[in-house]
Amino acid sequence: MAPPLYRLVIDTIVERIATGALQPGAMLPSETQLGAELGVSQGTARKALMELEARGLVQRAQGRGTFVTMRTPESSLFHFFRLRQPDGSQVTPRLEGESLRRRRATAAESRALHGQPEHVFEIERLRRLDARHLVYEMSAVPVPLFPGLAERAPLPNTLYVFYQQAYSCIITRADERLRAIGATGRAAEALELAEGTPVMSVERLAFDALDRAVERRKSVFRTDAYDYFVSLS
Amino acid sequence: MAPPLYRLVIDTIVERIATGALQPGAMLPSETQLGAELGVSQGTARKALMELEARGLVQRAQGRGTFVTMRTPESSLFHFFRLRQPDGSQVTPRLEGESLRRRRATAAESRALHGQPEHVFEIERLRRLDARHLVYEMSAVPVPLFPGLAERAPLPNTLYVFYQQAYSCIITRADERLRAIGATGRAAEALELAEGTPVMSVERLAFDALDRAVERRKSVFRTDAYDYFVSLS
DNA sequence: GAGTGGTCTAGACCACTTT
DNA sequence: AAGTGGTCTAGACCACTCC
Repeated sequence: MAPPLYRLVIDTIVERIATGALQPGAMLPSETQLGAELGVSQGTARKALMELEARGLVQRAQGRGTFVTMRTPESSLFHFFRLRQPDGSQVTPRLEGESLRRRRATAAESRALHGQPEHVFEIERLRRLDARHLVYEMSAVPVPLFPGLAERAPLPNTLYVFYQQAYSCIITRADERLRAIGATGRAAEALELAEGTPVMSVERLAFDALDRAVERRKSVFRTDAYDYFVSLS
Repeated sequence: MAPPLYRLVIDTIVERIATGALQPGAMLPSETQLGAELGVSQGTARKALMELEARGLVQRAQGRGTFVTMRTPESSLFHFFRLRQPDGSQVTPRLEGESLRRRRATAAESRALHGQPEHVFEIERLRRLDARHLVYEMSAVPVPLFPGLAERAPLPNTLYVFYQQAYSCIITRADERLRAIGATGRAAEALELAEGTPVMSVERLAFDALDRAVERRKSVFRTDAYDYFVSLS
């Protein structure tokens, strides 16, 4: 089966974004130009651009044009940091501590991540809001996909903005597994909680524009004052 | 601003589904017929049907036609019961106990639910998998939207299938707030857990095809052997 | 005013399902 | 063979943004 023409258009644009040929914030060709360039009609180019917008890779605005999505700290937090005030309003935690190192991937990490990497960069972080410690996070990313990451410490507050700006790697979606557990060991210590205090354990696998699993993150949240907010559809 | 024509088509179909004029599983008119009936082109009717499919209200299949989504226990569990095996496979719990009564709505329920109802039906349920108690659920639905619900006990295993079949009320999405808490009181007793054992508290607000908040559900999950699985995008 | 995306049309052909 | 949705085109006009 020959793939439909709009698929070819989509793949072309995705590739340009993933290779950095189209930078974050850059304006794409108009529907008409893109169609002419790739030998399809304006309507077909349009269909491809609409699909890319639905995936979150580009943003379109009537009268302005189509632009490669630029993650800002705000949009990144809104999409991927799910803790909310009881009234539903966003919270913006501060970064408190960070440690970064290169190490061998665990078996589970190697299995889950793209390219079955032997080594990962581990980014350990602690975030607080006001006087309270909120989250303990441990992210692992494949060394081959993020060359030289260790030399860039300290990393900015929002990792997904950094991945995009430094590596043209746009996180588009993530799967999460949640559990209620009793705080233990390093997490309990970091969050300054008694062992056994109920906390939310979140195991996240994040995917990029090419649908590759590029980050595995284990977080431990305090949910005594905030809610973990999700939408099902 | 005049609404676009495809919006009128969408609203027409949504209304027919919500009133029961189009029953679950019923076949819709073809793109051409629908366009002729409503005085728009086939392409505009098509756009409306695509949008309705994206919302989950209809399902389309090449060569067969377009059909009103029929919730089955399987599809309902898959979409709205988020507990999964550690390997990601679905679990299908059994209904263990149920109690149903009419009572005054709490202030929070009245505020959250459509029509600010004074009274709700409360459906209390306990589910187990194999030997283990898994979930304690308490659902509240507005009395005005579900007339005569109390006389229909015992209710089937999956409430959302029942809402659709008995009341033409299709749940299309839900917002959830999650917390890790220590099990207390009735929930601890029902789940046969010691007080303080970490469990997942889930507060859900479910919306129908008209985007009305029609159910408020508080659940308590054991997550010692299973994961609560969510997707972010 | 020029350029962009948003809506809408009319028509064509293809791929698939059903009878 | 008939009927359905899926793809694709060419063209039109509108609404909006920016210069």
